[in-house]
Amino acid sequence: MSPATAAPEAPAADRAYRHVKSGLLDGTYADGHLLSEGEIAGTLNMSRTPVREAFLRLQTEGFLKLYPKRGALVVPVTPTEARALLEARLALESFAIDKLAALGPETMAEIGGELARHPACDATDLTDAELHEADRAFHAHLVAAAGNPVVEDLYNALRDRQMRITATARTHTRRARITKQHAGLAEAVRDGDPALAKDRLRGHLLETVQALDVSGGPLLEG
Amino acid sequence: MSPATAAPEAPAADRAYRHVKSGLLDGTYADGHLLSEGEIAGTLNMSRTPVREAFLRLQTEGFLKLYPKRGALVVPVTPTEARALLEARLALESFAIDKLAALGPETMAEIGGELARHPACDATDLTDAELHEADRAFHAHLVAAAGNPVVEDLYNALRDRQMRITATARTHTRRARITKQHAGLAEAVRDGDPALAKDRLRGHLLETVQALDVSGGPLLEG
DNA sequence: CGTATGCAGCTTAGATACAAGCTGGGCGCC
DNA sequence: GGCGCCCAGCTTGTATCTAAGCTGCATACG
Repeated sequence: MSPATAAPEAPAADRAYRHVKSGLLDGTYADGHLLSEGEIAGTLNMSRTPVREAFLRLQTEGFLKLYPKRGALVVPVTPTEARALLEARLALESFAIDKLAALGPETMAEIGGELARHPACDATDLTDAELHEADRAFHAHLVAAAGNPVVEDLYNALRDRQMRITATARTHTRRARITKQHAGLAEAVRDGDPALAKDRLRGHLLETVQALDVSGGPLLEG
Repeated sequence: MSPATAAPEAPAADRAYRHVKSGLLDGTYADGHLLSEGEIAGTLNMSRTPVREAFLRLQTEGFLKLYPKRGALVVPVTPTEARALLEARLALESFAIDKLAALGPETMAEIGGELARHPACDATDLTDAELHEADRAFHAHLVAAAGNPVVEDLYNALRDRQMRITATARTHTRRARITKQHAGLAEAVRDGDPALAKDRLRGHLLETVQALDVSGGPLLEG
C-alpha cells in the first residue's frame, strides 16, 4: 500500500503559492502591504526560488503587483475593480448561455437539469463555506458546459480572483435569495430560454455587486 | 543625456521571454517540440533562472505546457483550439459593444468614429505585417473603449495567444475583405446599432475561422 | 523469444551565493 | 533652520550548485 500518512510533501512552489494566496484571502496580508520573497521564504522554511515562482503566478492572477527591486504589492481591491470583475464574469457566463442555446434545446434541458439539482439551488443544510463553494461550482459548471476550454480557463482565473472579494461580503444574509436565483437561472436554462437566463444571471450578479457596497455608479451591462 | 546607443540591456528574463515567444511565432520551435531550460539558456548565454521565469509566463499564456522533470512542451494548436480562441474573442468583443451601447449613443458615435478612421479600415498602403498589427490595434481599441480593465487584460492575453495562429493564416489574400469588414463594424458602432455591430463582428471572426481551414464543424455562436 | 531490471543520461526543483538597484534616514553644509 | 548628499539596509535579479525524478535502452533472466 502507499504510505498514506507519509506526507507526499507537496512541491515547495505549490506550498508557497497556497500559503500566500490563503494569507491574501483571509486578510493576513492586507491591501497595500508590501511583502518580500525572503519574508515568505523564511516563514515556510524554504528558499526564495519557489516563493518567487508563487509570486509570479499570483501576479498574473491579479493578486499581486511586482515592483522590481522593491517588493510585491498586495493589489488593493477597489469597488471599481470588483465591478469590472463581475462584469467580466457576466460576459463569459452570458457567452456560455448563448453557446448552450446554439447547441440545441436538448442540451439546454440536460444542463439546466443538472444545474437545478445542484446543491447551490437548495443550500438549506450547507454551511456558509459550503454554500460559497457550491456557488462557485454551480457557475463553473454552467461555463464548463459550453465546451470551450479557453473560456473556461479565463473564467476560473476570474473566480479565483474574485474569491478575495466575496470572502469579505457577508453572504449569510442573502442565502435564501442566492439559492433562489440559482434555481431560477437553472430553470430558464432548462426551459431553453437564453434571453431569460441571461437576464436572471445579470440580476444575480448585479445583486452581488450591490452587496459589495458599490452603491451608486453605473450598473453593469452586458 | 541618456546613453541611447548604450544598450539598456533589458532584463534577462524579458529577453528570454521574447526570444522563446518569437521562436514560437516564427515556427522555430514547432508544435510538439519539447524544449528545455538549459537549451535556451545556452543559446542566450544566461543562466537557467530567467529562462524558467519566461517558461512560466508562457505557460500561463497557453503557449507552453510544463511537465515536471521532463521539459516544456510546445502546445500544439489544433483547429479546435483555434475556434475556441476565436469564440472567446467574440464573447469579449461582444461584451465591449454591449457596454458601449450602455454608455450611450454619444459614446458609440465617438468610438465608432475613431474606429472608422483607423488604418485597419483602409490598409491600401500597409504591408502585410502592418495590416496585421493594425488589425490587432483596431480590435484592442474597441475592447479598451469599454473601460473594463479586467476584460481588457483577458482580451490582450487572448490576442497574444492567437498571434501564433494568425501568423500562419495567409491574410494577404483577404486584405480587401478584412478592411471592409472593419469599416462596416466601425460604421455600425458609430450609428449606435449594437446588434448590427455584433453581427458584423461575428461575421468577421467567422471568416477568420474559416480561413484557418476549420472547414465543417459547428460554427461559433455567441 | 519475451519480459523485467538496472543503469546512463537527460531533465527540472530547490538551495545558496553574489551582484546590483532602490529607499529612507542621518549628517554635514549653506 | 533648511537643503542636499551619502550611506546602511533593505529588496530583487541572476548565476551556480546539488539533489532528485523521468525515460529509454541495453542487458540479463525466465
